[in-house]
Amino acid sequence: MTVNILLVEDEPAIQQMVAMALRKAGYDMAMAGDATEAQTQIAGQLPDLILLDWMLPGISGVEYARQLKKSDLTRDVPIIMLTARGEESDKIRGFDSGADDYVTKPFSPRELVARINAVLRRAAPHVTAEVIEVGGLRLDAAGHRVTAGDEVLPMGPTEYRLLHFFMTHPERVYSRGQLLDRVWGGDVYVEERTVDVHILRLRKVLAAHGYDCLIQTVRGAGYRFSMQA
Amino acid sequence: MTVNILLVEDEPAIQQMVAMALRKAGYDMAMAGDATEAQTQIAGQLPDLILLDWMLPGISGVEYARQLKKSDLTRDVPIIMLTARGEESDKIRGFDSGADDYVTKPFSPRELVARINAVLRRAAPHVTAEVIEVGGLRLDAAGHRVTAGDEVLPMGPTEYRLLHFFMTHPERVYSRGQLLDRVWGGDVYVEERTVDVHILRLRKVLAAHGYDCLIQTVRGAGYRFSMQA
DNA sequence: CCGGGCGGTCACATAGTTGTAACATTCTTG
DNA sequence: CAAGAATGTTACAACTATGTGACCGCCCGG
Repeated sequence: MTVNILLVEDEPAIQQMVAMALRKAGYDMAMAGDATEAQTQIAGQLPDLILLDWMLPGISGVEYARQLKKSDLTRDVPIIMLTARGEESDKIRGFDSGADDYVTKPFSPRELVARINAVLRRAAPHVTAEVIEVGGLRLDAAGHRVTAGDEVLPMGPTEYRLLHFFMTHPERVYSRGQLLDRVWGGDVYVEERTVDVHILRLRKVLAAHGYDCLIQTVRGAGYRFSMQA
Repeated sequence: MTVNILLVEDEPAIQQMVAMALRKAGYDMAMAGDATEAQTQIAGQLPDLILLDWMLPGISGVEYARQLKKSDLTRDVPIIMLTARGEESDKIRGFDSGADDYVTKPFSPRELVARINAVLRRAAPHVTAEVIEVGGLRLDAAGHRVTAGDEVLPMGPTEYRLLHFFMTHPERVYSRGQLLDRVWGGDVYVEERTVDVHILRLRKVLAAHGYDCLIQTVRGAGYRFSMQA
């Protein structure tokens, strides 16, 4: 699924607990202890969703959420605020900051996962969608299968993950390094040129069914999935 | 991104430390030890942001910030003041020097980077924006692509970087040397006339899509990106 | 144990890009 | 107007990034 969540939380105990729960739920987790660290993380990789503690050292969570919603880069990333048990005013201000939902501590992992999925479905449907379709090309996440019309496009697991990532992140250039991080996983070491080969294999499959220009080379930068020629 | 930062700081140790940290973060750094040197630097190249020490020999940082905000040339350049611990930020804000943000020493490089990015997004959005549009000409930084209407303007990496720089720094003349510094990078040696060739190539692409006069020659000075014919 | 699919790497082919020099043109200045 | 300087334009050869086919080792089911 490759959903990438950035958790911004200063208390290590909570950070660990939440991270573990969400990793178990199948999310990729990145961590930050304050807004500054969060910015560094975001610079490295744009998350699909941000969990933001209400109270943070330095810039407060609310303040930071507002900043995030102002920036072009992060405007569309859904934010869930983690608030301490308490006042309506907190909640209201949380929404005012542009957060998409709030979860009150203490919360159960299950509740959090449910909220995350709900927000993702609502605010970033393409990331969690069961089937993604682009110009007649259908990727069925549940069935782990790609079809065009009624024909099945045969491809290996890696090509499938690559295509899935591209279809959930279109119109954007990714370097070989970024693709390795997000499709292969951040902890493996493989040659960057390996990406080329899998791009080639994926292109061959797509081209065999009439999809020629979906995966575009951006010389000196990386690759891009785009519907516009 | 080619963000250019001018650091005005009289203490060499701090100057070096900050410069190194910010260079590593990908910024182009220029240095000055006092307001006079800063003016010389600015005359040579207008920075995208100024880091200004609160205490400076000669004209104080606050005083200098006020001057900068009065001048037409530098009015729009965001300023971050570097203040020592103990100087209450409220006090400094009371001086109303026109600074866009304040960072208290000692600060971590990461914090500084985060503040810089925040200020740039807020005060100079065009420099960090994901998409920049000028009269129907769109440059999509995330997609690494330039379009006019629904047509894609094909260009090489260097032309793309050149155009990106121009679109983020319009209405201002840059000499060939400055363009080499900021688009090619300060550490390469290439003939200044090479700039001409890339300007030509970029002009050809733009002209093919109806954008004739965007890049203007300023004889004896350099080139300028401008929407006004 | 064997065979086939899969994934990673390498080596070579190819296409796109880049800097430079040489020549052409335009502008400025006396 | 003529000379010199600045800029526009073209062509090209080196270089770099990418495309592509082949190979090899691994894992897994038969």
